[in-house]
Amino acid sequence: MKDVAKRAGVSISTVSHVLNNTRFVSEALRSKVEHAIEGLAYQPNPLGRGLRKGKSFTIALVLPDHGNPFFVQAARGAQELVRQQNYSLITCNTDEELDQEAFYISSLLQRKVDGFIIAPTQGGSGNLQPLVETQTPFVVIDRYVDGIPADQVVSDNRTGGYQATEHLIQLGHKRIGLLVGIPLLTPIIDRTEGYRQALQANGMEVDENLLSEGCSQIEEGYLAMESLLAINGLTAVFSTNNMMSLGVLRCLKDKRIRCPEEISLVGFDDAEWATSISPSLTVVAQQPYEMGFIAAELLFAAIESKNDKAKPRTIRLETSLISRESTAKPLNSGR
Amino acid sequence: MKDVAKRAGVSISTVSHVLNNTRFVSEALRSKVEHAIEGLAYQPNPLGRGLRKGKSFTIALVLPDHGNPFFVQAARGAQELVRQQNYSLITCNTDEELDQEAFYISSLLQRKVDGFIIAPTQGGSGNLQPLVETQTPFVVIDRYVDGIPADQVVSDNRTGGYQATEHLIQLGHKRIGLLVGIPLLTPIIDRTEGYRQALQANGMEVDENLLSEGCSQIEEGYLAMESLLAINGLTAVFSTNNMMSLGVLRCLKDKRIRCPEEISLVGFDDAEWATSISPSLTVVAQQPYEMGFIAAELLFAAIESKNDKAKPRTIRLETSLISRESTAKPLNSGR
DNA sequence: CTGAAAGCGCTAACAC
DNA sequence: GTGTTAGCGCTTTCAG
Repeated sequence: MKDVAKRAGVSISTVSHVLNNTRFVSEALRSKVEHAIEGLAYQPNPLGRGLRKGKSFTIALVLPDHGNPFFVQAARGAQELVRQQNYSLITCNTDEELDQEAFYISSLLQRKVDGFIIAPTQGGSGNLQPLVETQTPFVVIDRYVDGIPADQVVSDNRTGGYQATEHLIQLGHKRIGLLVGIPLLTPIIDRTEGYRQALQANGMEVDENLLSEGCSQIEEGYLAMESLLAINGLTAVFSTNNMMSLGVLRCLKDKRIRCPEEISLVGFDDAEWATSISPSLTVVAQQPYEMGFIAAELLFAAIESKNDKAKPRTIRLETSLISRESTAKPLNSGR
Repeated sequence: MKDVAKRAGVSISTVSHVLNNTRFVSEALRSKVEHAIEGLAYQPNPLGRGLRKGKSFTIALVLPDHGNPFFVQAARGAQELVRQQNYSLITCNTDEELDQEAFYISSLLQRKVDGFIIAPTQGGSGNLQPLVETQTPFVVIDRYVDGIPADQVVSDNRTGGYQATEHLIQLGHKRIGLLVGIPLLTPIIDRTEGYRQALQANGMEVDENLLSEGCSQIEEGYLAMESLLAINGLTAVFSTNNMMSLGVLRCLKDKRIRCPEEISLVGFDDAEWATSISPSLTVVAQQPYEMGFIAAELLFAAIESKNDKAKPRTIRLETSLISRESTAKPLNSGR
């Protein structure tokens, strides 16, 4: 920067002001400076700037599983806006573990990250406390947290669960199993709630035996499905999580149970493999890319206006049912 | 830091030396300083440190597709070591586009990132030139680049291709199709080479009609498979890329061609869905986690000893065939 | 064995 | 309109 100033024959502060458009600079000097910058291929050093302004031009994305296609898409959405704003994005993976989450948050806070987008591991919203204490802007995605002073962007999971269940009911299914993913996660809770509401809206009882919990893993889905199969008259299953859907498929395959003839299956979240497998999978799709993008928008808005405590907003994204081959009328009905 | 010094009644430089173990400090002062640090919950500011030392304690991971399970695992491996070293990891997604790659490299360079791990988009190794010019340490993964002064860690793709093909030959297949992914990528080139060698080693001719190119996308795999199906006597296919494998599956499904009875299929890379689908997929597995981890090890080694131009090393990771249900003897043979 | 002080690259009063 | 200058938080000579 000193070199640029020298070469342009101006003061170092003029260079700074040209760079940042932070006060008027006469056309003559401005162009001299710009030439010098060009000539020296000067690039401002973000560390110096960051040190001075107390920020790092970095934002953090804290995810429970960055291998999950859902979060991959969310990351893309966020990345898009972040790079557009000339910030960098640091992505972290908590593996759904509270202490990893705490570790990442504190270490990123120390790094003076300017904001967080976080899909918090549930059961310890205490991890978010340091963020509000240090006044670091953040926005929550995917998992809703009650009473937190931050914007949130989540899917309308209740409706998603409703759509899945209603779809099965319309096809004529009477006994519909529910595979409940990690039961503490608000999306899972809401999808379950949607399931109950759809049944009730159609005048059907909720049989608690038809709910089977697992942990959003393939193996857990397998086991949960296995236990559901013991139940009489089961003709359909709604899996609230796509890893569990894979477990269900594996289970049906092992037991040589045909889908959709014997068991219909609805999954949650679309995935690349969903249309390639046989039968292709009926799912409730979310909008992860939009989720990440909108979260980034809200975050930057919060960063700009750190002062005014606008009431935190919650944005709820629509879900949509995509009907494919894994759902059909039950064998002995509809006739 | 000033506060810590004041509270401990020592100079600011002593605090620094305690923090970094960079010169001897008497037990008495050291403990005073440590108390003060504790009491004030002091955390060193990486920006100040970075500015002074000309580094950022950040390393960059530049990937062509951070949604691909292969790279997700590689990212995990790298992340593991990076956080262990108290560095941060910035992950970028080039979508296999040269100009995005160039953009990320230059913007990360400007940020004074301390090192890169990069799976370069092929066809323009020129993008790596800024790294060697600025003497920024980097290591290449997945895609081998000739004559670059950097460590590289890749899979033994030639052997991988050989294993897949040999497996099919052993089962009795005579006409084995090859789905070639992005043809410029060295892993694809090497897998293809392995395919040729396996055929030749078994005294079989390579029929160029059996090679079908695509672009490592589901749709491309579908189309490539479709064209192969026109060929007489085809009983097996080796897909050099897992996205294309999904395309193959979709194609077989559409045309109601049974796998493995009519067509055997070997994929490349293991994936979560590979064991859940029916038939489960025979694949050649790589070791992506190890790839990321080892790359990080080499990178830190290079960062430590920036001076000595040790001859760059290339590490080749073993592949292994995992035989599942999608491969079997051809219908009219083996009897 | 410890302290004083210069300076990394930049921004923003404060002067003129 | 523009230049001078004091730090941001830290490391590291150089003195003692």
